Amino acid sequence: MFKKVLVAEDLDSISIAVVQVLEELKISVIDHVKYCDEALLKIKRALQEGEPYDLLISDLSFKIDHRKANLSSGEELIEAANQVQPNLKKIVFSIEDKSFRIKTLFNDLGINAYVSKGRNSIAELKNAIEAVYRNEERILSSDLAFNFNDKALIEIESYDISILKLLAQGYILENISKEFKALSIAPNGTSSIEKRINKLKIYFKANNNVHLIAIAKDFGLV
Amino acid sequence: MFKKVLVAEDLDSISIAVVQVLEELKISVIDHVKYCDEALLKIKRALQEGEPYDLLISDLSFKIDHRKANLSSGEELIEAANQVQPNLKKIVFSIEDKSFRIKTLFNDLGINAYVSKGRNSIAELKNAIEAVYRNEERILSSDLAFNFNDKALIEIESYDISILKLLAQGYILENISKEFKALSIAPNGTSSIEKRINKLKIYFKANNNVHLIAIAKDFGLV
DNA sequence: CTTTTCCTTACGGGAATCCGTAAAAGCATA
DNA sequence: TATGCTTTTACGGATTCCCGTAAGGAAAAG
Repeated sequence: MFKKVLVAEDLDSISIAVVQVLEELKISVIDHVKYCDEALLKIKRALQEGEPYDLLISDLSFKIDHRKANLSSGEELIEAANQVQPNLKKIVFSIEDKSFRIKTLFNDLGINAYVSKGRNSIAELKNAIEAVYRNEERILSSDLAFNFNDKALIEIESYDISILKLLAQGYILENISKEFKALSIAPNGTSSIEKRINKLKIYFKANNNVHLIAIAKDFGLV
Repeated sequence: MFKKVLVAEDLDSISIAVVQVLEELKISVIDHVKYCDEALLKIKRALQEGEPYDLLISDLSFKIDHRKANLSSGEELIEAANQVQPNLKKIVFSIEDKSFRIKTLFNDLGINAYVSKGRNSIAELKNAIEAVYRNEERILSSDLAFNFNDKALIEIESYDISILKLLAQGYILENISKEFKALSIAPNGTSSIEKRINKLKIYFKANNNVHLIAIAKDFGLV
């Protein structure tokens, strides 16, 4: 079994249970941090000292408080961790259950398992840890189990997200066009952007832009 | 100290820690349920048997799964509990930190304490339980501590929420007007609704309806 | 070098919004 | 009943969205 594991989780009420699981698995070194920055620091230090972590278990969202933070989300933490220690195994343990967001965790950030916090998640987490240790890939807790090849959600790419983000900030079409030109994002004609928004509306069955943004917010796309 | 406490919390990773706190406080009967309906059932049964609960500790949001649920949120559970056992003490333990929503919990649902899940929430929860036992009122975990008399958010009332909800569902002004007439919510002229939306836009500094809904979503108003 | 195809952009008409003004209705006071 | 105040509703013009059609341009195929 893994020897050295790092847990990044801000809610104390949850981390207690996670640490318990790790203890049950007889893991000798269990470290726990409540901030992403702290996590990265520990990973770096362990690496320097020649005793790197075998596994990182991280949440996605961290509460903001008085401390200023460089890394403010699990995604950012994992991205940074990949830079310094590419071979680190990574399990994400979060409440998020939107397939779009979870897919990008596997595809872009190369996580090994995703466990969604739920009514039976402690057992799921335990299974996931053991499966990752056996070098299984793309482990998903059973309450999710969506199809990775479902291309419907993959097609929503960063370009669409950019549009949705600007819409959500109150930009009108013309200003989105200007902004895209300034950032040299193409296509950037008002008409093209309009068409893309239209596709999103069809895809999400939205009546209008207001409805679309409401749905996008629900899906956690923005 | 309390003798009989009911915990309504769906996430197993959290309920473990909550139950631990209760054990530390030497509470003799600790019951834990993962569904709101189950909670109400237990409250009713305990009442019938002449051994009612002293305290309910409940989350606000519960995950939806295969089981069909009558009560789907902590708010609904508390409202129902108030019907059958008005003297029950109530502590809400949730991640929610928007003052608007928390205020209504105290004002409309008469909860005794609100503890926000955070980096030090287990200690806060313990304090809150003890304070409620000492009959203190309106207990708020220290990381919140906003002003109850701040009237800014109080002014956003259910009428505004209704408008925002319908907007978020893609309704156009005319249809909101019709819907309000059908539900006999007044005022219901398109013009009045328009004006109210305008006030909301000014208040939230939103450029347009799309922006407004994005902000409303962020604030958890819809 | 053409043809085809796909992508981007332009244009236009109708619908919904945005925003100011004004009329109508409700309500209290005198 | 008359008067003033507030709230609600109505109206109109400007802007923006919505949606279909079509022109322009680049890349791929023949």
